[in-house]
Amino acid sequence: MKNIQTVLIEVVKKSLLNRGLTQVSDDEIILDIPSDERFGDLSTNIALRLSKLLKQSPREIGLSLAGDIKKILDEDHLQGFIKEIKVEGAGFINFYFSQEYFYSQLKNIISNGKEALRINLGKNRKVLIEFVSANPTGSLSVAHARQAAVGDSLANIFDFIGFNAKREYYLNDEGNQINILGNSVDLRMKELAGEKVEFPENYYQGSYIYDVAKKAKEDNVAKDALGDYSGEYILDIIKKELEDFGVRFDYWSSQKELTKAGKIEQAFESLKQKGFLYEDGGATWFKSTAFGDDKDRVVIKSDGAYTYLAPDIAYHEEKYRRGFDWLINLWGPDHHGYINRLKASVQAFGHDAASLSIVIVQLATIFRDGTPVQMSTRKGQYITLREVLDEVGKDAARFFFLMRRTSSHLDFDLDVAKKQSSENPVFYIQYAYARISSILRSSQVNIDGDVDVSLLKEKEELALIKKLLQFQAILNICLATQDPYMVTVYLQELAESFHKFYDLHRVLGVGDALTKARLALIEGAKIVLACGLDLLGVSKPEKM
RNA sequence: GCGCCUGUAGCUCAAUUGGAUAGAGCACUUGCCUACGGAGCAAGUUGUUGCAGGUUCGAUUCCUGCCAGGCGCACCA
Repeated sequence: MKNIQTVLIEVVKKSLLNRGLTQVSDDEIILDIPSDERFGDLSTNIALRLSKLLKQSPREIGLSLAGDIKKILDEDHLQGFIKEIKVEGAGFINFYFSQEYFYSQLKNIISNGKEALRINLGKNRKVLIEFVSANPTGSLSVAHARQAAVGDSLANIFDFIGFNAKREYYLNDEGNQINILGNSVDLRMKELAGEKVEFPENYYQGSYIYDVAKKAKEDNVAKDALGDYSGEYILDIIKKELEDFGVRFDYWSSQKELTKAGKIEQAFESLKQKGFLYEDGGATWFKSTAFGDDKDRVVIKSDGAYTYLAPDIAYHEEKYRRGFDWLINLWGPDHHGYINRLKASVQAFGHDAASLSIVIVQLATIFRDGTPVQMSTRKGQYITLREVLDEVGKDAARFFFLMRRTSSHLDFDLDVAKKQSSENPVFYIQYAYARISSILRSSQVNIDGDVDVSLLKEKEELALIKKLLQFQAILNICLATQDPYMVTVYLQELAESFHKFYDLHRVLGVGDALTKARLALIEGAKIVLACGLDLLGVSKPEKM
């Protein structure tokens, strides 16, 4: 069944074409859910937009367009789903759906389950979402944790709306950081052996370095192999942390292997041929200014070593070669200055700048007892994903990291995340789910084909159905913003609609026909809640 | 100095990406349990959207300037 929103957009477009208004592009026809339900179920501002072009008042245009639209709806036999079309306010055309429409959609959800909620927006496009990608030099921090939650949920959502999404972790497993890691472990080994050592400030200070050192000693690791050895040791820890957080990557991409396969030279050869590399002062520069960067960037230093950008250029070209046509990278805010040069590099290879999206994931501040928990990465004192997991559990952790717009700072209150009350949105939503499950368990009635959902006439019942049907619009926003956070807002609203209904109306013992109808309603709510929670990676408890 | 982000109710945040009377939660006050899970529901109070201009039928949203806070500005990674 086609989404009514898409159908109506086509109808509006048709009405414009009938008047020869071909200059209006598809994305200018917008159908919104009005903020106030007095303004209908869907609304378009097209008459206001056309006012200038047509030199007519928006109301006049609205009235005449509304007339055309009614005719088209008659021809297309869609009249049954639209109760009314009104021109209101400055000239908004507002569509009011019939109850039959809502009932038919509810039945659709109950008979097809989750599948009824799918929309194919992605057309199976291959999208690669790269996130976390932390150096294997220590446990994951809360900053990585937020990226992990956002990236994983985003991939879930993209898969659900018809993309072919893959999760990728880029492993910076060679170079300076790994050398420093190896040296740090080496020093700690000496220290454990009783030697007096001077431990430099830029070395890794965390106590876990001692653990690595002990293990390395047992395994008799040679000094020049310590970097790789320690990297692998710590990577295992990271993998376990991510697994416990419910995040599973499709690919672990290694920089070491990229280098070994000669991909950097290959990429540079190609850039050279295109004329985007030049030498100056003994260094090799990438002409990123050709694509809007502030200045050109060094890729090979005068001492012959690559800069950080060099493998990244090759790595991203490699992503395209692997067949992905949309790349999404989640980065911390400290990398925003890096966006232009990387975008320049993909353009240098002939890719559209829009095919690489960089999502900046802002930091989270952890609060305990009402005060921010101080952190200092240098001293190795930072809150880890592991600590948050141990303290509040996977469900609350994932939900809380997603609860604000990804581009906004986030205050994560550990005390609230642990609470089992309506103050804690995770429990509020899960409680709705558990309540529904409980009713369904105690019901003796089967919901079969002959449910008469048109018995659902109460205000709270209709409000709940309407809320269910907004789910797809929310997924649309997630796609447009590349941000899963709207799902968290929506689920809270959905849970609220259910709790309100529950409080005023009984499901069981109100007569077979009505009980059946209400069971169908809460079954529908359960399906949508389940779907939303799955996308966020939060569990769905039948009992709490 | 340059660039990016943020500034909305006492606090934490929304506002469907330019729409109609700027809304929720927390906190505070007051009601609702012999029935499906009260871990819930209902009612009440809270605003110069940092400031000043501009564009528009319409601005919290876009543009310019200023103020305040955060972050970033390497032949580091």
